[in-house]
Amino acid sequence: MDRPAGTRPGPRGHSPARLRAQFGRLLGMAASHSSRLVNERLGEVGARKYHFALLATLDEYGPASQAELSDRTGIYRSDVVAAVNELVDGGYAERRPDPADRRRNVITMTEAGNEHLARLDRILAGVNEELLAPFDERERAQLSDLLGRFNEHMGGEPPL
Amino acid sequence: MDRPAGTRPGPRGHSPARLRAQFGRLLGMAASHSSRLVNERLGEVGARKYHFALLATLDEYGPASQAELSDRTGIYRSDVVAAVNELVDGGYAERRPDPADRRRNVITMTEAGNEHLARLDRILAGVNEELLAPFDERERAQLSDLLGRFNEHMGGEPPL
DNA sequence: TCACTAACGTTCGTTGCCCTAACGAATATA
DNA sequence: TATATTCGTTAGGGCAACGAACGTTAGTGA
Repeated sequence: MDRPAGTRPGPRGHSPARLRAQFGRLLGMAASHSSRLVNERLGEVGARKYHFALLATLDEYGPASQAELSDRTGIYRSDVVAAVNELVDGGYAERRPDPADRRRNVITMTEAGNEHLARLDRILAGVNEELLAPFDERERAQLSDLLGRFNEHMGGEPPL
Repeated sequence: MDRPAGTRPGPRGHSPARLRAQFGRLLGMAASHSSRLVNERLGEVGARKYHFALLATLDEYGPASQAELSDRTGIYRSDVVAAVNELVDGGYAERRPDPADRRRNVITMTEAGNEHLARLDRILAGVNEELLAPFDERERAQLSDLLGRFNEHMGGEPPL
């Protein structure tokens, strides 16, 4: 039986112990699962991670230049361009030249953007629940603590 | 100061709380750090994750067809083609038609492949140590347990 | 005032990983 | 024998992460 179209692969039997053992792989697997789910859910409303990151940043800090958005989200400036384009195309944000510094654009969230962000927030909260379903409160706290410390150890927050 | 070429971005200040809070993001960040390190280190010897996965599988199960490799590693068959090409080009594996079933190729690890695998093993062990540096034994066990259960909950092992 | 430097937005391109579709050749099954 | 399935392969799309280069604008120091 060939793999039916649309079916993910993944070890049928058991994968080599050497693969299983690597911590990096454990992390990679978890992240793979997680981001698959996130992308699926966000994709259903035509969004992706970058959109959420940018909108959440705009919501929290107010209008900002693209460089500021890049610094705050960790998204590369070149990628901010594209993502902002998409937000603008969707009517979720506006891009205007900064009169005070004509090198810059000022990105502002629109009302539709606000609603969109709320929607994405709900979606991600659901995903979060789904991801953490098997864990009780104590374990969730443990996991957050460990991952938080891990990230700190690895030199702060990475891109996106 | 523009970002010097070659410098990663990443929030200079603090990123929005909303971003920090998402478990998915926590995971994503961790995985991002981890895979960056893995890729860097493997890249130094011209390797990548797929190479290790395939070689480790060949080592553990012996010669196999590409379909078997795909099943065991979770790498898509189309990607197995490319990765095996690279291993063959590097002299780490051989691809021969299977006389018993002429649809198949038999992939065999060479002696150089064995040495290469040992090298990758060492590299990844080092990376593992580096990643887990901030944690004591108890915490490492916790993390492995939690991530393991997480992955199980998410439906077994994902594609590599 | 005139360089020079730095920041900003943008375009273009690359790589890795994930994933799908389709095809010819070979084999298995009905 | 007719049909279905498997295998390797090619081609391609999508997203995230990343770098190089460029024109434009602003600040800084001589």
